[in-house]
Amino acid sequence: MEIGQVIQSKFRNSKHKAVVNLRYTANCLGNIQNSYMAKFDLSMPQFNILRILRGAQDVISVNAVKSRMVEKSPNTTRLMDKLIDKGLMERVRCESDRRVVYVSITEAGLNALKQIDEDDQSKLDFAGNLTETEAEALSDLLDKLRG
Amino acid sequence: MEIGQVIQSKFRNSKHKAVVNLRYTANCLGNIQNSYMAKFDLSMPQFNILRILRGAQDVISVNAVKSRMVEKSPNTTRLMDKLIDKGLMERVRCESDRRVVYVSITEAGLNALKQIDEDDQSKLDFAGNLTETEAEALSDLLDKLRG
DNA sequence: CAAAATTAATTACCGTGGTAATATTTACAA
DNA sequence: TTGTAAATATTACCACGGTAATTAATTTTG
Repeated sequence: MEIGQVIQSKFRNSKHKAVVNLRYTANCLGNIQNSYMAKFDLSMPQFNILRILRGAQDVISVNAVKSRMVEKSPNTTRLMDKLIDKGLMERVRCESDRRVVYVSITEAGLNALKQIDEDDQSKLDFAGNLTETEAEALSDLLDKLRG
Repeated sequence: MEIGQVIQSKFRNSKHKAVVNLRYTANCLGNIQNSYMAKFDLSMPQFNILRILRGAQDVISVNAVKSRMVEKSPNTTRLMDKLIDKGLMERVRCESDRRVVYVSITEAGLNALKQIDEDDQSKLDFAGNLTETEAEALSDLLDKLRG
């Protein structure tokens, strides 16, 4: 459905329309992703953290995880709290620099990821109606928008 | 900055990249908008509700407001609670259908909007680095993405 | 070397958003 | 008509996200 119909409004200009459309579409994607992840008892940001940890191959500082995330807020700590409660990751104090906390994924965490790997993840990067070329064009426009 | 640099990662394909980029960009825009609105002691969704109410010219049901918003959740009620606390809008029970609650903007609400009108709103639909044509193309891609 | 600035992580307090359940009222239908 | 379904708004409970303040440790610098 075209965005103007969705919110039953008109727009001042194409930029205004694009900005509203952007937020609406991001919201839709977020909802699709979260509802998909729900059956694994994970939220999307939690899943992201686990993937980052697996990708790191080794222990990694909280800061390093944060730098790979879309949101750079203290949320990372809180999300990790929940993952640790679930036994999917763990913290280790760094001895050489005692400000730093290292984190790593546990066996249970790897298993959880494996389970998702084996599932159909097409909903996670759902942009199904775009071709690869269009997806590339979209990314370029977004990069340019942010400046 | 290009999205791959922002989150220091590579992507499986262009679709994956576009989806991550989309959420990241929407997030950036939201932050810009909220920080702009902060000086008026309003959040962006609160501001949206006030604009919808002003645009309605008359009392309007909560449902009608909801249908013009990006998020269709019970949040509308909660946002309205806050606006009413601030004296910017009010509720009136509909007498013909007692399930319905009408809402309308107050004088104070109109004044608040007027104050914002007179300010430089360029941050609100910040997509400054896009041309109108590009903004149009972006909207089209987003519409197609959602299907 | 000691005080100040910086860095890493966390916490507190605020905000929004989502699903599900609820109360109330109305419409429908056997 | 009467019981059931549907619609409207709200509430409860959960989640994430942001800014600012805090704690602890390290680095810088005067």
